[in-house]
Amino acid sequence: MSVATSDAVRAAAAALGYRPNAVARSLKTGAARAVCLAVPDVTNPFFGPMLRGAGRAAARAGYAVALVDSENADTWHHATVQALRGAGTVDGFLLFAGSPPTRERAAGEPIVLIETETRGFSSVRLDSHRGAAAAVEHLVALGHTRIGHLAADAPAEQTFVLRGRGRHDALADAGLLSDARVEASAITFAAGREAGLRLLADPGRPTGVICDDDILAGGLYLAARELGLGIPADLSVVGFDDLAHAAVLAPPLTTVRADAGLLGVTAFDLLAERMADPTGRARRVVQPVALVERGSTAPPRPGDS
Amino acid sequence: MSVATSDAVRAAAAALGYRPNAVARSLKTGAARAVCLAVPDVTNPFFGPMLRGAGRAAARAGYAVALVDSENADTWHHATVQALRGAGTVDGFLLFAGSPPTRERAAGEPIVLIETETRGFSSVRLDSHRGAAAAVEHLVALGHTRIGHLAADAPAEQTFVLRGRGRHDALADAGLLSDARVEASAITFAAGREAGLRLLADPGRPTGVICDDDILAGGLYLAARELGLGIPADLSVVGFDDLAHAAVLAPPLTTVRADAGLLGVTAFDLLAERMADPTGRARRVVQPVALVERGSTAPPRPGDS
DNA sequence: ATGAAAGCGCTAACAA
DNA sequence: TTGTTAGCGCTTTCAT
Repeated sequence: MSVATSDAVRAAAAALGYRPNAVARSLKTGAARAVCLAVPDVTNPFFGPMLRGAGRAAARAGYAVALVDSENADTWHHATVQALRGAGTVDGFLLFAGSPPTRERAAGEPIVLIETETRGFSSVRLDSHRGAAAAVEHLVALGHTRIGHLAADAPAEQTFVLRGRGRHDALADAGLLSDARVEASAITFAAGREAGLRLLADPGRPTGVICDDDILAGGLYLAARELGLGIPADLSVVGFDDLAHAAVLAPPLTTVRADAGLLGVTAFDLLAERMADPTGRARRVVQPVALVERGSTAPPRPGDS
Repeated sequence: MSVATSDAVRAAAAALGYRPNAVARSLKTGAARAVCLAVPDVTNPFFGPMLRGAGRAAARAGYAVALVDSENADTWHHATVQALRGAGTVDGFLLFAGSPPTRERAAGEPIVLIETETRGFSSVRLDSHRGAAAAVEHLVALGHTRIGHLAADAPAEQTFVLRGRGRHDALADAGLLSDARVEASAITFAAGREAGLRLLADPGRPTGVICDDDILAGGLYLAARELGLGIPADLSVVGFDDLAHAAVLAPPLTTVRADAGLLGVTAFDLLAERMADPTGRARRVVQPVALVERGSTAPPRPGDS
């Protein structure tokens, strides 16, 4: 067939508004060219960049990504996967945190885990242990001895146990473990404020606090303001994630930067690998994080350490 | 067939791990039970709640929603719709802002517009005119006469022209039009800060500023802080949207609250209506907004109005 | 090189 | 009521 003919056909097709039916194609080929990304809370600004990263990587490979918001209901997370599995609408899953599926239930399904790790699955996660440790080391270097922890109220999430352990280990190294206090909170400004109020209640309160998340840190700012405590004069705070709002807090928040976009890209690439070779070995990647020092940390008041 | 038999079959199906293939079903029935929601910037925290609202409404009706991030590229927005149209993967579209498709190109496709309106399409939008007017009326009531506007750099977006007109009309009503100054900015803290610096540059600067968006307002806080201007002592600011971070700014931001979640719910419901009856009349709904007064607005300094 | 036909897994219409 | 069959729109294989 000549090039001219083919062009003519193409033009005619365009003129008639012909579009290949992707559903029919999927049925025939068994591939949907789409993946599902399940997150626990679309409302958390951490996920915007992550979704964008995953979306870009997917687009590059000719895939679409469908976002599922499990609204913090772990069962939902699984229900969705269950519903979509084998239905042919997606070719694989990107699962953010939540309890990982058991190996057998996931049999044969390409799945990559984000911010969790389990045997048999490919995964990407942040080096949260290191991040949290770096945060307390920073406070220790400034001279703080009473270091508190505003923790996420999600003891089952690996990423948060890692942060807890990072704090614990760094504190132990510094011989400061006994003076640590921790309060747990849901990840909202309001809940963070309340937990912050508890953490800062009495005079023996910490002079430095590391937070599992910048949202919690925002809540702590609220609590400190209410108690008339200046940051960083009376209280040093370090966050985690480096969300957009970290820079707009007063003072700007010292935090542990996590590259959410890269997390998304890497997760998709890992999934592409699995989809291409379902029998291959699972891979685990750990992504570095970095402390970025801004204005919310300083040495404690002379008499106050 | 007896109930017992049917149960037995069901049990057997479950045991064998049978799941109906949704793709085959879609091909047969011509319905994908999914809709596409296209937004210009997933990274903007406004969309989290909106997506959640749309997702909930969709789930209730047995639909899934696929999120598409057009990354502020209007052409992309259209490319996506184009790509998905007729492909059978989605049954309808929820389009956030961007230039609306022409009537003929959208022929027969169920589409609802969010934050835009055009003939022939169902749509939901905020009453942004009223919101912006309420914001300036609030400043006028406090005694401000030099009222500035930190505008979104998106002159083509209906929602922002509405805000501009709301400000304009309210200012005209108060006879304060001549003293108005406006600066445009991309919707990021960094860009907002720069535009804010321009707005506050010289001594004839506004004593009150309304912002098209809370992110812009955050940028303005940065600019004011840099210039040593106290909020609200030297500068009153009012935002728009009531994003989560509004409450964590210091001082907490007076802003125009928009219910993003409801926007999502309404948009989906409108779409469901269109999908059920494609020939029906298009409907336009306008959603009220409300000024919420917090700490960022106060009367101007005595000598300064 | 081109064309015909089978079939992916369902559902809906029809026959028995 | 129960069972059978055609066909959704593609891709792929096979025969011409």
